[in-house]
Amino acid sequence: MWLPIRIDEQRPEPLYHQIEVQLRGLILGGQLQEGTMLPSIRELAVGLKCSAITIRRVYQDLENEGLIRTRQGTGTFVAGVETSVRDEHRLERASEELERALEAGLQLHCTFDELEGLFRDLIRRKKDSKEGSS
Amino acid sequence: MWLPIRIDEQRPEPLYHQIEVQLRGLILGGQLQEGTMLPSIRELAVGLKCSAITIRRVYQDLENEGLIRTRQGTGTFVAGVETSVRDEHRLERASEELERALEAGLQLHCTFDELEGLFRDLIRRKKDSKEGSS
DNA sequence: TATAGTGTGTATAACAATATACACACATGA
DNA sequence: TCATGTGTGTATATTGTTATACACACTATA
Repeated sequence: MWLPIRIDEQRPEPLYHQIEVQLRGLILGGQLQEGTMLPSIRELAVGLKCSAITIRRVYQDLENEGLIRTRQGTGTFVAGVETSVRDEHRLERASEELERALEAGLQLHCTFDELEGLFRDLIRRKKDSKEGSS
Repeated sequence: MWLPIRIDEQRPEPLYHQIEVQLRGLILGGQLQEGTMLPSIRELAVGLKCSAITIRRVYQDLENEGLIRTRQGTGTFVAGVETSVRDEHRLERASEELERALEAGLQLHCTFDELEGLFRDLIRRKKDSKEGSS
């Protein structure tokens, strides 16, 4: 099993948090359905080039949130999530990220129009590259 | 001397980095002119409710980047920066932040249009609150 | 029951943040 | 001119967090 998770060593944010955010997104975004068996902590650790302990922490945290269930000796599985919870999470998280970027831009003395233009350009470029690759 | 820097204890990102990013932005953004004396490490530490050592690290890192100059027993001062460097930094950093947010949104299965709409709404709301407070 | 897969617990190293004590520069006044 | 007080940056030791390696326990299956 492979998961579309990417970590950035350059970011000062701790590894476990980067992984948590993305895995949480995959579950709440609906890409991983209830009952799906996740990769073993070792397997994912190799894939992400980090230690198994770090993955263990991620799984433990997400289990405490009720998003996954882990059974010793067997594996780790995606738990069931209410649809309403999923939708709410999706928009809320996206807004949070955008707002953070907006704040950063304003602090850099960019104008509202500059930022809106920059964002539109980024989206256009991303759209094109996506179509080109598919 | 007061600096418009705010730190967020909730973020997993280390304190010194949050402060560095913002202070670097103030210098490269042109809000702090060459020769300006920055607050003492103690003063800024009190203002940001963190330790003086953390501020020391920030000043030290920025000095290694050549953005500030520190003289023992005297204080810490803003160094000169080329205008071209400033402008480049400004747009580059803003784009980086926006792209990060865009990536996060896409990973949450938002559509391009959804994200563009969300961002426009955020900007409108921000504009309104800014006008209201000024 | 042997074995190979899984998650779990303990000990260790590196890093972040802090408190505390120290060294230097400069203004002030004898 | 020199002592000294108050500001500045600097160095060391301590605590908590993050990431790791290694040994252990549980589960499934041949």
